[in-house]
Amino acid sequence: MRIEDEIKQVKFENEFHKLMINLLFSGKWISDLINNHHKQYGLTSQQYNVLRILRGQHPKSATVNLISTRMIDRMSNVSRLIDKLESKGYAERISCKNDRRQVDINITKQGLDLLKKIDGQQSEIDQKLNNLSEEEAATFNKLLDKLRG
Amino acid sequence: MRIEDEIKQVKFENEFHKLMINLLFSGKWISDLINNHHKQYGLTSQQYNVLRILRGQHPKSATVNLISTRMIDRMSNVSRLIDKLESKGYAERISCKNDRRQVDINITKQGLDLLKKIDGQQSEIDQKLNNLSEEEAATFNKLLDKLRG
DNA sequence: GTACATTAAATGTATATACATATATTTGCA
DNA sequence: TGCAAATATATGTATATACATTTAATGTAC
Repeated sequence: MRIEDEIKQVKFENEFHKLMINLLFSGKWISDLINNHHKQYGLTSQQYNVLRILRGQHPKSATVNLISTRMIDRMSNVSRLIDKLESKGYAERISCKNDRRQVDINITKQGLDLLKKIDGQQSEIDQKLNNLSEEEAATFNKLLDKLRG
Repeated sequence: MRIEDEIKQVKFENEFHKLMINLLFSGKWISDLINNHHKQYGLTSQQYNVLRILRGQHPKSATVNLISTRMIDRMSNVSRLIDKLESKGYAERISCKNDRRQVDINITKQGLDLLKKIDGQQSEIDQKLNNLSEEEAATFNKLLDKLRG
């Protein structure tokens, strides 16, 4: 669906301005999509993202710092995000011996199990992206990277 | 900069998965860009977006409903967004005679002046999009529209 | 005309987020 | 050694947002 129709705007100044709006809109579109998908598991997409990062490190542990450099949607409150994951039993903190400022964060068995369950049903979202060919997706990725400079 | 480097992820399952992440990341990137730009005027990008919609209607008035169908980042709290704009003197509410459930919302002179001032300095953001040619931007727009189906 | 569904907007409440600041620890250097 | 700067994480606070609910007005079927 054309962005013009999505937000009922007849025309844009130029392709660049349209791109700005279109990207904002589409970013929200995909973020809502993912959020709604993860909601059934009681996770926000931020929490899901951090769990994925933790699994990526597993069995090594991660620090708050490492997590924030790898988050898709970087934010200031990684501490409180970990609080949430910890209280749900998906992650645990162990204070680091080498550097007592740091905190080592690990994904738990429960966290790994949850991710495995979610992975199995990812197809719902993948299906939404099926409007594009693999080649188009590749072009798309190149344009996104180029845009950000 | 490649998305792989932005979030320090070595590889992705496929171009589609990479696209999902890349779009999320780039959506946040542009939204932060715009938010930071508008912050100097004391506006959030939501508030700016609504002001633009109001100006688009001017001198006719808009309703809460019309505004929400046109917002880039649709949200549930348009009422409270209008509260903000009203308290800053950029918009005003007049209860509608024909249908007393509705509220007619207008941009004020002050609101128009602010937008004019902001328009004059938009170039900062436009410059950020200069990495692409007009043709690439057009392709980009087509891909975004096609993606959402 | 009355009763019930629908629509438009506003509000209560819980949670999320941004931003500044605080606390604790380590590093580097006079 | 001792002390300021730098680093890692956590927290206080104001604001933003999502979601459910409320209030008020209108439309519709009987």
